[in-house]
This record gives sequence, structure tokens and C-alpha cells, in this order.
Amino acid sequence: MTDRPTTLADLARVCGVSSATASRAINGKPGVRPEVRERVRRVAESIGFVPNRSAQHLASGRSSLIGVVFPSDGLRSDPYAAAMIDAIGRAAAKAGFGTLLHLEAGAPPEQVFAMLQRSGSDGLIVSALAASAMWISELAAAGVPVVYVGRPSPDVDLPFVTAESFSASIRATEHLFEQGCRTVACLTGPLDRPDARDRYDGFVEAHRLAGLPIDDSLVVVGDFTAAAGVAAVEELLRLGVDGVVAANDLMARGVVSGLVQRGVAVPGEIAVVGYDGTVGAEFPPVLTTVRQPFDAIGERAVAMLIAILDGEAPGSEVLAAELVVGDTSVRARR
Amino acid sequence: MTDRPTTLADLARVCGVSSATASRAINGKPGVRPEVRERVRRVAESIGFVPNRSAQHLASGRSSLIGVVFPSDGLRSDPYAAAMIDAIGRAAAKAGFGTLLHLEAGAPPEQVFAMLQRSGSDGLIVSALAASAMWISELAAAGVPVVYVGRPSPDVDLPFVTAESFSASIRATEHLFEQGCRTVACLTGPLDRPDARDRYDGFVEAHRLAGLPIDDSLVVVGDFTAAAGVAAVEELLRLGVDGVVAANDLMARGVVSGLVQRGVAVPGEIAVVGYDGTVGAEFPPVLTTVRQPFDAIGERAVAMLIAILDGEAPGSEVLAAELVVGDTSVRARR
DNA sequence: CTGAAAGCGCTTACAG
DNA sequence: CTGAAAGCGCTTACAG
Repeated sequence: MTDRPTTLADLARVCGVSSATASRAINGKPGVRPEVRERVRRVAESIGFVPNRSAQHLASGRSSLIGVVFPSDGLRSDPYAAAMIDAIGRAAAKAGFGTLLHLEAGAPPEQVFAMLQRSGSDGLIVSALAASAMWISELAAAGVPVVYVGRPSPDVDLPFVTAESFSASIRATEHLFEQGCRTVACLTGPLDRPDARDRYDGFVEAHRLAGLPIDDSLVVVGDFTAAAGVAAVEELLRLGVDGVVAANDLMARGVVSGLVQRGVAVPGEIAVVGYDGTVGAEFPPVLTTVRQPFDAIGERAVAMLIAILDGEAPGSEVLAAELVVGDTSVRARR
Repeated sequence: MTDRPTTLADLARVCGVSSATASRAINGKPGVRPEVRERVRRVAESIGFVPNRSAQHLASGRSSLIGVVFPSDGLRSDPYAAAMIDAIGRAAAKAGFGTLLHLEAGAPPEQVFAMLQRSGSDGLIVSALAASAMWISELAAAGVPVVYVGRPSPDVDLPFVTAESFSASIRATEHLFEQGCRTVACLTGPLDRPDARDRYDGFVEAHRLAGLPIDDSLVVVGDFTAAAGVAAVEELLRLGVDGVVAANDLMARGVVSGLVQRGVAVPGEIAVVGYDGTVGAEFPPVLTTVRQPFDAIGERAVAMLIAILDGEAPGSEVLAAELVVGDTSVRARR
């Protein structure tokens, strides 16, 4: 990377040992006298020795790189993607891995496939929102370690880590009931997405538990975009609802903005709950939302990937998500 | 990456040529008979040959990896960072480079330094918002190609690409004057940030051009966060302003939300303009804002980095930014 | 136009 | 505990 970088050989020469010993000392491998190890490390530090990752990769087969696959537009438009990538990046760094960002950017599938193969990463952490599912499965079948973040479609048989959606959605819906809402609508994500489906199911279950009838017309299907939230407003007003459970914050914010724009009081006339808990939820009116444990998800995903690299077969994990009450749902009791 | 990947040697054997020839054919280097080149490429395709990046790196000294350095919290909280990273990632991919994401995450500087050195990337694209400035300069001095995105502090003598701030800010301020605003406040970013300073200077210049006096109390210093926008509301109301030019969308949105929350009409009583043009600006009330040319910035940054790799010394670039009028500023003329 | 050979900077059995 | 040596998969002068 610089003019003439210091190599392991340089380090070994200065220390008067073989590069084999220097390598073992640096990497904490057994079979080096403690005082030698100490000296090598000190010298390495002082002459600024930095191992060449590619050489390590070539020699050991491990690149210490994790590929992260997300839909490109997601990063640009959905704070969820940014938060998730941030969390994965931190967790990876903490575990000694670099993060290779793969944005799909609507590239033809073959290119995505080639890109992922070429990347030379030890494994992939893939967003359940990524479009390359079938290519990912092919890579996994070819031996590439893969962990999903978010729940992938049922036909994808790969480990994943996601936040609780079903019970969190029950909780969110019940919260609106508790606030006195009687006619609650559900603004869902695409229902072929398992996480979106779970949130919808939770909405239904909450009604069942409360002994309330469910009117199918109260289910509005969106696509996780703010625009979908805005677009749903008209329908919601026509339905005469007094509460809305949205499948993510972006749609929830769209609904709130659209309602306020029309002079409808939130939460006075219509209460709104979102899902994600990204920073965008934090400014006025603060969204009531279900906060995903981003950092925990990132850490578990990285840990699971490392487990796979170590030959284990980790199971999927569903992490708890917390309802955080903000301004958009709390109203005076009737 | 998979069980026993096909190597250049495999490819060469199948084609009945040496690996040297196979290498040249694959990489489009001169000195290969057209029909041979064609055949090698076809076979490579059919047997699914994918060159090993690390081996290429080791042999050629080029890793085809670009390191992207951003403050970690920025990615999670500011859509600007997400949009910029997305744009850089796309541009890099288009140019055949992978993207290594380096999030500072408040790591101690030595670690950042080591991380960047270890990364093995061919060069770095660094956000002007990154905290590692002095380490970056040290790396650059050591021969690492660096291009900044956003204008770095004046003591950083490295090429950058940024969007027009000064004239865009003049334009934004004049737009408020045209809407009938008479007392316009400026909600700035940290004034030691050149881009923030330029936006502030543009605000001042617009007043000078209009022959209006400037009242220093109309300048409120923020920190680019939505919270700063919300926090500024009280002060803005006390000042009795009828217009606000914010240094980014996050603060502008904070201001708008805070004002609406207090029942102040936007833009009726107070008009607001932001800066960035991220997707967050697009839902109601749609922010009037200055749209940064993210994709162009990403493309230029990547192109400049490649130029440096080719031994050139590209100059910095300032790209045009466009005022996009939304809902938060247009009001009936007096 | 083509190939044999050296070399990039590491790691890792294999001997000792 | 330590070292000499082979090898990871490419690229690139150097000959021909």
C-alpha cells in the first residue's frame, strides 16, 4: 500500500528469527518461547509491521473479509438498511473482519454472482431484502458460508437472525387498543416477505386475542417505502380508522406526514405505530415504534458466520424487539 | 471460496496454453492471437473460472479494492452518509473495484490507522466528516492514494470532490427572499467544517447582494443532527424569523417538525430550506432543499482515485448542486 | 504471439 | 521450541 512496505521477512531478519517463528509469534500460534514472542511483537510494533492480507489469504485460505449484500436502493432510501449495515460493520470489525459492501444496484444476476465469487470474502451476510436470493442459494450450495439478516423466504434453507415480528406486532396492536383505538388498520409490507407476513399475522392475532372481528379491508398492502405510507392515507381516511400499525418506520412516517398534511390530528384522531426504531423515528412527532436490536443482530450474524467457518452449523435466531412509545400513539383515554 | 475453485492453471490446461497466455487473454492484455483469446474466454466462462483477487493483488500489487471511510454514527443517523456510500459503492463497482467499508465507530486512532493499512485497498475515499483526518494525512504522506468526499479542513492538502455550497446557499437564501421572507435565520453546521462555513458564507453574501443588513443573532450554530434542528426552534421563534436556511436536511426536518409541533405554520409563518436532497426530504411536507449530485460525486471521486493510481495528480472538483423547491418554502406573495 | 520461471508475502506441514 | 521449504494463485519481465 505504501512505497516499500515492511514484510514478515523484514521483521524476522531484525529479530534474528525465521519468518515461520515470526508468523507464529504475531498470530499467537503455539510453539514460540514467550520471550521470543514478546520481542517479535514489540519489534513489529516499533517498525510498523502490518501483515499483507492478500498474502495471508493466499497462504491460509482465510481472507478475514465478510461480504455484506444489500439492495442498493435500500441503503439510499431506508434508514433500516443503513443501521443494519452499520451494525454488521462494527461487529465484523470487532471480530477482526473487514467488510466488503455489495450493493445490488439492479445489476444483472450473473454479475452479482460473479461479483460475490470474485470478492474473495470468507462468507456472506445477506439482507432478506436482497433480490439475489436464488444466486445466494447457489453460492451457499457451492460451499460459501451464508447468514441472512432478516427472515428469508421459506424456500431459502439458510441460517438467519431476525428480530421478533409476530409477538412485537401483537404488542403494537394491543398498545393501540389500550389507547382506546377501536378500528385499527394494518399497513403491511409485501406479504411474500416472511418478516412482513409475521407482522401482519401478529396484527390478526391481537384481534383474535381481544375477541375483535377482523375486517380484511383494514389491511392495506404497502412496499416499505415512505411513498406507500403517504399513498395509503386516503384509503385509511375512507376506512375511518382510528389507529394504524405500519410494518416499518418509513411507511409509518409517511402516514403521519400525510395525515398531518391533511389536518388530521395524530394521535388524537388517528394513532400510528411503526417498526424498526431507526433514528428517523426520533424527531417530532416521535414515532411509537418497535425497536429492532440492530447491534445484537449484527453481532449474532457475524458470530454465526464465524461458527460456520469453524465447521459448525448454527441454528437461526429470533431476537427480542421492544415497543418504544413515542408521540404518535399516546392519547387521552376515552 | 468454494470447495476446490478452478484456477488459472486449470483454465490454461483445458485450453492447452500456458497460464501466462491465459492470464493475458482474460485480462485483455496485448500479445495474444485473437482466436486464442476468444477461446480462452469462452472456456473460462463455461467452466466458471473466477480469478482469485488476493493472488492478483499479490502478484500485481493492485487489489482492486477501494476503502471508504465514514464516521460510524453518520451511517446510522444521517441519510447523507448512506446516500454517499451508496453512490461511491456503485461507482466503484462500475469501475471494477470492490468497496471496503471502514466505519470509525469511535475506535482509537491507532486502530483506525492499522485497520486502514491492513485493509490492503488500493486507495481511500474519505468523508470530510470522518474524524481520522490526521491519520488519513499520515497515510497519504506514506503513499496511500486518498480522495476526500466533501471539503476537508484547509490544512488537509488532498484532492476532494464536493457539491457547490457557497452559491447554492446564496440561491437558497434568495429563494426565501423571493417568497417574501424578511427576517431569515441561518442554522449552520459546525463552522470549522469548510462545507458548513461555505453555506454560512453564502447566506451572508445573499444578504449583501440584496442590500440587507445581517444580524449576527440570526445565525444559530448546529451540528447537522435532527436534534439540533428541534433544539433551535425555540430560539428561532424568539428571534421572530420568517425563514430559515439550514445547512442540511436533517436539521431542516428537525426545525419543520418542531415548528409544526408547536402549531407554527410552515411555510406560512416560517419558510424552511434544507441542504442534501436525500430521500428523507421527499415525504410531506416535502422539504425545499439543495440537492447534492450524489452519483456524480461518487463517480468523480472514484475516477480521481483511479487517476492517482495511474500516477496522475487530479485537482479537486466542485460540482453544481440544484435548488429543489418543495412544500416548506412556497407561500403566497405579500 | 507464446511459454518457462521467478516472485508477490504469507502459512503450514515436516523435520529436527 | 525453531527453521528450511513448499505452496497458495496469480502477473510479469525475459527469452524465444
